[in-house]
Amino acid sequence: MIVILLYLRSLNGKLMERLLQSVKININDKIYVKDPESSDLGKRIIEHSILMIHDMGFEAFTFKKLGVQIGSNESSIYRYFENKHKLLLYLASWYWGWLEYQLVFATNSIPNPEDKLASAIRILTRATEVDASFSHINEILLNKIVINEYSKSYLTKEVDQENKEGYFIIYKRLVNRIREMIQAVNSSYKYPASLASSILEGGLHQYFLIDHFSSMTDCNENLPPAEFFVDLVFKTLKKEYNG
Amino acid sequence: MIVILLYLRSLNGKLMERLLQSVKININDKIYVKDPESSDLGKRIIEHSILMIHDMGFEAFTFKKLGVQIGSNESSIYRYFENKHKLLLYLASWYWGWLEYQLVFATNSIPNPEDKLASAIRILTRATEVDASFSHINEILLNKIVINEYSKSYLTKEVDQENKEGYFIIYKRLVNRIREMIQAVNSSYKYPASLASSILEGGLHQYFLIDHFSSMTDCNENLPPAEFFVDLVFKTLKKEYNG
DNA sequence: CAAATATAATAGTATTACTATCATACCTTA
DNA sequence: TAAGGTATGATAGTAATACTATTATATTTG
Repeated sequence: MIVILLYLRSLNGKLMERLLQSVKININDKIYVKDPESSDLGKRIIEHSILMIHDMGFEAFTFKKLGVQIGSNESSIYRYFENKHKLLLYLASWYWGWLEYQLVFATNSIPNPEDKLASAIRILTRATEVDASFSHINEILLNKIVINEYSKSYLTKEVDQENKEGYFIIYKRLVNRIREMIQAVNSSYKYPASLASSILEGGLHQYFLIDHFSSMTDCNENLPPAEFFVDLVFKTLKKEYNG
Repeated sequence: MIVILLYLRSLNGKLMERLLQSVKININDKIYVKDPESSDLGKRIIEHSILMIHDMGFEAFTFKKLGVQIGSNESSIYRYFENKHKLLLYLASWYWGWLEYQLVFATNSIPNPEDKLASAIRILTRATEVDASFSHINEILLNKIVINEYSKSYLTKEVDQENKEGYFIIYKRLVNRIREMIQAVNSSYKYPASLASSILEGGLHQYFLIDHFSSMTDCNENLPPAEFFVDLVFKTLKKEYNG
């Protein structure tokens, strides 16, 4: 493991992509009825649900429409996911798991806590710009789906039950990783968890504002949210950072 | 107007409540078909929709159920609101308008920019704890509805059209007021709008985390989100604040 | 080749989110 | 007080949604 991580230290973009392709993101198996990675139909469900939710939005998306699109049957899709809510939980978990891999790989070998935190913030709040071509998954569109729909996956009456069943575990682990990095930079800071959750959730929100409410943000194509958050975090932790 | 505002400077809680009761919050009349404030049925629709959305969540809430609850007819409710999405927009606008009044009244007469900003942050990120008894509107429950449902009002495919029609104008005005206060404290800060939107949106989110994902926040009953945000903002603006 | 498994086809149900029409009650005002 | 307008209620109906159930047909595997 150590050998691999030392090796990864110098991975460039292309190598990283290939490595990510060979990694299977581990998702709580209570989220699905049958693992969509286990069959061709399952992969087509994932592939086209991403395209369709991005196109028409989560509300208008239905299993019936998805069935028509992939030339399959509504009832067959129900054998993979109980309902579209669970499918959204699956897509979100996949996305956060994918981000987590990038985070761990990119920051694991950085010894300096400030460099590590800055790098983490940039990875977590950057726009997904390359389709790493995880075969059937379009990460660029999935990133946009998470921006527009992720909140709906937890703003429900069932959230406590679903949390207990572990449906949000990857997201929580991600927040915890940032919290630890924040504490490594400033162990006396009082709000490391709140700051960590604000980075992830606020990152999504700033992208939404750029697209729909530009008067409520200073970010744009030339001034990405990542820079706002790096500035915010390091000023808050009272550490100058000129990285 | 100036006389009134000077007078308000020393308003205590009770007086404030009474004053708020006499103010009609101005909501874009495209949001409703018929003004619910204009009739008894309209007020019952608002009153019980707040109770029911709080109880069962926005997804399970329907006009049919509301009709049964208030002893009225589904079709009569449609004469006030096109659909439940518009009703949510109405409730949210009312809430933000109500908060805006509190903000303006409480901060207008504060001359010192730091005091003003700190006071604003506290007002905007505190939990609603007293029911000011705006007759039929329960502000405590409405605050909880906004925490749990507000994002759903703009995370839609219709957001740009609805924004054009002015459905989010009160919220945007609120964010703009904070932005101006931030700039008054530090005119060279690069991200006043992003910081302002983060306070409002992040404030709601931290309350959600307290209730459902306590591991992702440091806030709780003894350490309210307001303190996290005051600390965050003043450190970011590089001004010590000991108020 | 038989058995198990996956998928497809079809049908059916309760609910949702409306729209339309008509009846009735009440309130005003000439 | 009669006539007309407005608000609400009652009823019916529609298309779509979100499923469940059953049976049929492929496909894979042992």
